[in-house]
Amino acid sequence: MTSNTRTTALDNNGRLMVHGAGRIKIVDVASEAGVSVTTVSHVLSGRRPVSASTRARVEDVIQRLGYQADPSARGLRTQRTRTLGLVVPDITNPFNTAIAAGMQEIALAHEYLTVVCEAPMDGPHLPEVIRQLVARRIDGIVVGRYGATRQDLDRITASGSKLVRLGGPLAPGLGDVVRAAETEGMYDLVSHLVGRDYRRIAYIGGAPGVEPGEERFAGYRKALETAGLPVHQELVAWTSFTREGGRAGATAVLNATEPPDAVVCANDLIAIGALDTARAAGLRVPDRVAITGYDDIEAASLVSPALTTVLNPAREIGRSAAQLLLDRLEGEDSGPAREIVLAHRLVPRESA
Amino acid sequence: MTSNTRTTALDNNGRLMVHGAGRIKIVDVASEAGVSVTTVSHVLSGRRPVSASTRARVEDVIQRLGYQADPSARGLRTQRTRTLGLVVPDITNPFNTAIAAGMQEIALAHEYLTVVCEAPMDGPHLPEVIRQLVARRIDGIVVGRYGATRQDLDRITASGSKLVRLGGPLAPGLGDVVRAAETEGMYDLVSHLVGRDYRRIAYIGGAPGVEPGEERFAGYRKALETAGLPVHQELVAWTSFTREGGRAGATAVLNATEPPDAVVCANDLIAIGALDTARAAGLRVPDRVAITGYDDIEAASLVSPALTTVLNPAREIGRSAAQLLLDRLEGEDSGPAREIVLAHRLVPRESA
DNA sequence: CTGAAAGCGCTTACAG
DNA sequence: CTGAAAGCGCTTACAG
Repeated sequence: MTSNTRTTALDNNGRLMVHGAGRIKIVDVASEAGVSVTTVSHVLSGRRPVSASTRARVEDVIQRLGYQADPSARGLRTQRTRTLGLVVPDITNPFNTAIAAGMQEIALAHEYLTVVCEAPMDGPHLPEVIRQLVARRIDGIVVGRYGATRQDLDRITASGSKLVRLGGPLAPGLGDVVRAAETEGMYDLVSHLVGRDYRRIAYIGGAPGVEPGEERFAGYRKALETAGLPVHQELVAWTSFTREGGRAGATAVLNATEPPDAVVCANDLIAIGALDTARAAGLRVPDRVAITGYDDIEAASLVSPALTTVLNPAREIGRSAAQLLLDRLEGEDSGPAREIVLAHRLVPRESA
Repeated sequence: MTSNTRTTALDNNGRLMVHGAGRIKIVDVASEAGVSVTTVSHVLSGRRPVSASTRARVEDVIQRLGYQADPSARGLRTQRTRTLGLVVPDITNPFNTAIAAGMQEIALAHEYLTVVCEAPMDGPHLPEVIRQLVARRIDGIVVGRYGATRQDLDRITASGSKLVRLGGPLAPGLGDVVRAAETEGMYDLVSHLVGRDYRRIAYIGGAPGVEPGEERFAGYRKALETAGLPVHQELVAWTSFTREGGRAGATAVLNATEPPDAVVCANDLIAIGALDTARAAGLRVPDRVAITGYDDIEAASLVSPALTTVLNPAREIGRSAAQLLLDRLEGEDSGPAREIVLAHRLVPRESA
């Protein structure tokens, strides 16, 4: 006790913790406050009543000594790391970082850390990254929109980690789902065009059948249908989610027998490519032809004319995913799988 | 021993680890291989010679059971978390994510995790984030370009964590430094303009005196000096690092008594704003006036005309920072503070 | 070349 | 309302 007190006084004295050697431990707090480590622990966790006066004294000492529980020691005991993981195909993609930012916002408030891992689409990166996260005992994992196999996902849930997927079907044993209302977003965008008297509305998609593209196309069809407008086969082009794809797709639809007065693109990059084609053909946008994007990447507002597009609520997706994970982790784990669908928001600019 | 073997067999059998309960531990490996946990540990770490046959047997069992050491247990013992941290003002900024990607690339290869934390410039976020990372016992921390105070940095080194700063002076006790050759990059860019016979070269800076801006301006001056060209006061405008700033700055310099034939901008956003102004004034770029950016953000290649700019080697910065940290962590810690300077790369496009 | 055992810093039954 | 002690899963002196 005496020796302990002296040590503590020394730490407290000497500008706190030199070289990690004098790091304050729970036992230092306990002896300084004249209680057991059990009590200090319970003051920290609130899992057992502690008399007001004892609590106050302990909290004061914690403050004064700047005590912070060692996460490794705590983790070893609790089998929890207080860490959330996000796996995405491309860590530099702004959507993905916005998702990460949203997760972090929620996680940090609960004293959880967030790690974001990149697992490129090509090659077998995903299983390896998942293996690493599981080995690290990450408490909850968010898996981005992917070709994640059933096996990959099972690996996560089998390890005891909680799982949230960003898209895909809701199914038991596959964790919770958070996704954006893609179909509705595109429906709103096309309806916006219809409301502005555009009638021959073309569509340039990315690869057909791929998840976000498929849903966006459905929104396009539904909006035309609602407006009593036909889907002209020659006004629909399938290409890739790139600027190059947009150029090619726009060339195709703009050369239709009866050209369109608007071109709806499956994402902003395609729309920027379509803008190139329109400019090269001397077609003024939006006077001669309207062009719209989707996602609202930074460049959408920087090109000229600025793109009318739909905002992808990425940050909100991240927030929701983290909250779902924390609910399973902190609250009761039970309850059926849940799905959260987030609304998109139309961003009208100059191009349509 | 018998009971242990049975347990192991069960785990091995039952589709490995159900609910984290049957997680394989070092003792399972040891009993299955018929050696002590000491030996398994040494096979893992390589810190003690193990006979070839024993090693082979143990490695086989590790493989077969899919053993992964528990990071909390290991961390508690070694006082290391095998985690690197990156602190940046804005987690959605592509530079910062590129830095994170570079760090992760190196870190993952050494079985380190990387966490990136956002601490906005405004308000007292930085001390709080640093506190969290230190409390988490993060082994090495990279602090982005900031108004980090001496006290903030001391807090990191005092805790025993290794520190790398991205910019700022090299000084003992402040960790290692990684930075890009900003001055040289701008020098090359302006020399490129001189080589293309531009002679009245204007400069639009962000806030004067701020770190990256200051160095870029120095490169501009040096290049003009080398070419025997004067720095015209009326051709230099100070504004903010935004598109709006670029518009205002361009309006100022383009309305000079004797207008410039080229406008060098301190970053890409400013250049995109300058492009707006030139377009509005009916000035063709680059025929009537050349415009250049700096950083090579995604939008730089998406605007029209595409921006001539300088690539910021962000990913490489991340790699170097992680390597520096790992050197201190894995090798000997000693040695004086080091600085790594990374070359920029000129990216000629249409605008100059 | 190998093993038995201490101990890292916590949390949590168990006991009062 | 509080405390003594076991134990989480590793690594590493110490010993042979």
